[in-house]
Amino acid sequence: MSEPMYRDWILDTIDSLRSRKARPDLERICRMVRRRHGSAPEQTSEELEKLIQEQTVLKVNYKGSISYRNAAKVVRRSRKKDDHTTKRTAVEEANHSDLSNGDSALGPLDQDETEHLENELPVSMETDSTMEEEEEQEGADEDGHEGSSPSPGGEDAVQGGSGAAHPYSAPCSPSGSRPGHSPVSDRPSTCKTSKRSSPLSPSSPLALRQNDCVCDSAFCPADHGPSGMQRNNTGTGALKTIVQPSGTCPWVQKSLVKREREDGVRMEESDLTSDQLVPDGVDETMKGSDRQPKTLSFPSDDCAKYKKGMDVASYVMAQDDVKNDVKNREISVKKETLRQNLLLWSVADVATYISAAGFPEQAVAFRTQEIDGKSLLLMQRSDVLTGLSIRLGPALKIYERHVKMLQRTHFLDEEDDL
DNA sequence: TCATGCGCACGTC
DNA sequence: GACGTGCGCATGA
Repeated sequence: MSEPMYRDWILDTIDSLRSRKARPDLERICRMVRRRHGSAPEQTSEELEKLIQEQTVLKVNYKGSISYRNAAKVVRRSRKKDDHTTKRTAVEEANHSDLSNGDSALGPLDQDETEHLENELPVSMETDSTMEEEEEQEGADEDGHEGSSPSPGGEDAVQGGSGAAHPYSAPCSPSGSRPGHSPVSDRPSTCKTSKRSSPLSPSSPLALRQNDCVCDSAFCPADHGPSGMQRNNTGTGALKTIVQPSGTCPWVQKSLVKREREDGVRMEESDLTSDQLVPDGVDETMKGSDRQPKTLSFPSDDCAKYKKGMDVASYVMAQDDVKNDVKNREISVKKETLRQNLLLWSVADVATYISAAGFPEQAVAFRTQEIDGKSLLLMQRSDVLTGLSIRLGPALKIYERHVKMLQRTHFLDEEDDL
């Protein structure tokens, strides 16, 4: 995750450059950020890469040169076509502002978005010679970044070895090509092939997401950029996504899937009990941490169902849980002693619990919002994710791993008592 | 020298 | 025709 500060700086810079009709390219962005904020170009470049991976910024090839786009604005433009999209724009803008903590780019790029863009923009990454040269130069940076750079590396680690291990990565790089590494002439066909290679129906939201992922720029940057804009061009106003942000971050992809599921497939959540929706990745580790059996015993069918759609939260948590195993153990003991009195938990108790769970920073938010045991029981996912003004990552973990678990445990206990 | 503003051309829808 | 984009030039600090 890039620094929010840098995100603002860079987005402001891009907007500023655009407003004065200057191409928002790396050089200008770095220069302006340095001038305005004194940030080193290298740092700016690095942060920019992160933003690209977060989909907050889109890197595109426009008229033969690299440009950077404010993803949110790109989205809005592409939505102006009909009433349906217009109506959604407001929501997206709201989402965007709500998610201005760095996940902003994810909001706008929902399924419709992706679908639209994907339809509109060839999933290719062909470049002209100009771009190729630029890519060659930036390539070192990007290659390092997307492949083994330490910067997104932290996230990569969370991504579970992202590249190689990612299920979608395989079809992603049939040629293992990268811009500048393969003949330009190869790209169109390669990309088309890649796009078609999706096992899912093109109309399937998941297919779209997976396509994004399949062409994960981290593994196959040349293969597409659904969320970004690409216009198959040969340097005449065509727009091509150079780095597919969504793709560079598998977990972002998962996040997108999650969002989309929340929007369109939310019924799953309503159809299933909260138990059934507990991320198996979490519970898998919970098993090893003295979790109460009842909190783990949900229908295997649903468990399997959930596994298929394992979202970013569970994915991340699965990674983190290994580290937090010991911590979870301690927490579970505390839970055991306190859960019966959950309704009696004070604000301080809740804050202490959250803090002990490894989220001291977020515990403050719980305290600030005066979340006591009763409130905790009433909290919904959105409350945790957005109502506390805490970062999405911790929020997801807190909700999936703790809030939901506590609620489930509490209500199951109540059922038992009946 | 550098940042900024903007006319204009081009491409897309 | 509206809109997005950015080149190229003029202007000001």
